[in-house]
Amino acid sequence: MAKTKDINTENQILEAAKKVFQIKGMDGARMQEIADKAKINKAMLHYYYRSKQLLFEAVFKNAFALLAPQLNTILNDDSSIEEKVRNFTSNYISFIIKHPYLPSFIIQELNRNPEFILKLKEQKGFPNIAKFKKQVILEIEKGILKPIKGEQLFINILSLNIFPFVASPLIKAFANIDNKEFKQLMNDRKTEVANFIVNSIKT
Amino acid sequence: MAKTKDINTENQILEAAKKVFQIKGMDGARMQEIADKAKINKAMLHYYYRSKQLLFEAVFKNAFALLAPQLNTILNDDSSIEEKVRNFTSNYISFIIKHPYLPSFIIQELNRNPEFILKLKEQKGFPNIAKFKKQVILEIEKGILKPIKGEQLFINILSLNIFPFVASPLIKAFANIDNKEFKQLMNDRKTEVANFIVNSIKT
DNA sequence: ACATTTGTCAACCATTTGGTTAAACTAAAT
DNA sequence: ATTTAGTTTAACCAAATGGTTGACAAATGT
Repeated sequence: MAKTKDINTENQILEAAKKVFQIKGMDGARMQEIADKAKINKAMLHYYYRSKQLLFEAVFKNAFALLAPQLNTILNDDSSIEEKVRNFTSNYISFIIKHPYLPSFIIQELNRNPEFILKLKEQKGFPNIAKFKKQVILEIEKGILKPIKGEQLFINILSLNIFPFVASPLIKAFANIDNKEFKQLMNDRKTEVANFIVNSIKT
Repeated sequence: MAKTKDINTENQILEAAKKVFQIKGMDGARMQEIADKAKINKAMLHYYYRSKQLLFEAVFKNAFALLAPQLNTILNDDSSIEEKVRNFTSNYISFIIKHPYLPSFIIQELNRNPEFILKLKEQKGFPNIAKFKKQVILEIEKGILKPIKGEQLFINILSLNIFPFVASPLIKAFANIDNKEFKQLMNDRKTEVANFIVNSIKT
């Protein structure tokens, strides 16, 4: 048997599945399309992943595993809130420009099947807001920040960073801009968003 | 025939279709489920709307028509930017609490089929940012606002208001809160978000 | 009263879809 | 050379799906 070959095939499948699932979602994706894109027979999909559902879950977990560490930097590292905001905003927008379908994919599929997040929550490394909340309280006490609930600040940071990518067709239409101008706007946001946030919360 | 009855049926169908499409999306929705929910035969769906695609478009345009006027208030009315932000934030969040599936539905389907927005753009009443941009420039010149591009401010306003609802499963998981606490957070945001924005842009 | 149009339904149809099977192929181990 | 175990394929299948048909009922116009 060919140990080298099967790993290769398995990966081809996963790559193809990623592309198809992330663009079309679970419901819109077709096993045949994934097979074609991976240049293999449809039966191979089932040989390696047993069912559409399991293949999908492999893709989804993979995608989430890419996203989670990004969030954990802002939640768990030791720099000040302001530094975190500046770092996160810059890094995250660069990250998303490289993986444009990721956030809408994850959000869409979690809306379709909200219970699925329970499975993810069990895994270690799942982002948790607790430490961040404490830090916000501390910095408010120190007089560095204006009063704000940690949850609200965190929601604001996520919203400002992620939403424009999730809603890009809408934003392009409202602002009457093409892809190039949109990309420019998003690049500007690497510093723009951080300033916007810091402006609002710093004393 | 029953003129009263057919209008009734047509509406029953649209209401049922709304529910199913908004939760399951175009790909996940089933004509049979819509028929069942409307308590009619599946053939009736085609009698009134010819195809799944056309029924979907009816639902989508309907949904968008609900959303657009909300945006136009902030884009086109004559109050100051600060007043607009405060008004919009409060009204919009109330609105979304009443129609929780609307924003994710529209965003999801536009991502699936971005060309669709061209059809919407032609219709009058489609939100346009031009007037808002001019107003931002004017208030900056007057010294009321700190310098910011109108596009960025508008994106920020939308992000802060809409994203939490689109990504609610994620946010509930990260913040470790249940539906009740989430609703409370969103209610707080009616003023919280406006303050956050005004804090950041006012001189 | 009667023909015509409109509305409703059960049964049906063609196609697509996820999934299965059984046989063929490959390459390493004995 | 033969066995063994993993890999790949073409053909197939049952269920689901969007859509159609033809019969029939209810309302309308004349």
